[in-house]
Amino acid sequence: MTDDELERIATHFRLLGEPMRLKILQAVCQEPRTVNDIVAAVDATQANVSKHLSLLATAGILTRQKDGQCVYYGLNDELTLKMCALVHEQLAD
Amino acid sequence: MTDDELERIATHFRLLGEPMRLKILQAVCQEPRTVNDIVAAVDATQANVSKHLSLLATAGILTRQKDGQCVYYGLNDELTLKMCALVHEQLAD
DNA sequence: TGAACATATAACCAATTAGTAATATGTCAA
DNA sequence: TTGACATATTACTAATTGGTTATATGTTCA
Repeated sequence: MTDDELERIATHFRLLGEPMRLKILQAVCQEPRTVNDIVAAVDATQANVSKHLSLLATAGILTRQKDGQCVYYGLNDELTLKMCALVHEQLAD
Repeated sequence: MTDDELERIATHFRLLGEPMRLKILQAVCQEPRTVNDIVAAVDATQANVSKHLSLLATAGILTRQKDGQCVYYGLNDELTLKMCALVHEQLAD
């Protein structure tokens, strides 16, 4: 495993390592939602949510699709989906 | 999902979000190793490795077992093991 | 065109943290 | 006991980053 691979994996984990971002993932894991919807769902500032969304989308964890003046963010990263499933499973204990 | 649960999960992910800690996990994932062994394996300072080991053990990700003047750290956290497996799987792409 | 709305970005601050150097603690063997 | 070894801890610095406020960009509709 090269240093570069390790760095990429670590970055992925680090992005999942903030409660606010986990909340955002929860908000979009069923279906894509607009920024405004997400802001309402996670109860945070629009600027703050936008910043997190940008990070997650840049990393390929979220998809970004513009429709008119709205932007829909969705979760379609296989790895992240599986990890979330693992965590949910684990929480059942 | 309560804020407390989110925080716990985020902490778990955050701990996996550093390349040096991933290297350490790689070093101990087969069998428990001593601190000195791990230091040699990951090519870092003893103090630095010790600090990371302490964090990982406190979080329950690593086990700690003292034998004479050596301390063996091992990986037996189910969740972390599964996540590492997922990542390896993913890297095959 | 201009106003209302949706999203993004920039500048900033406070808090966290990875790494280091030095030292402390604890254990064995001669 | 003393010296060598293994590990932990402390104090510190530099860099990263989450959150905020204010503003910019872009889109729709009257």
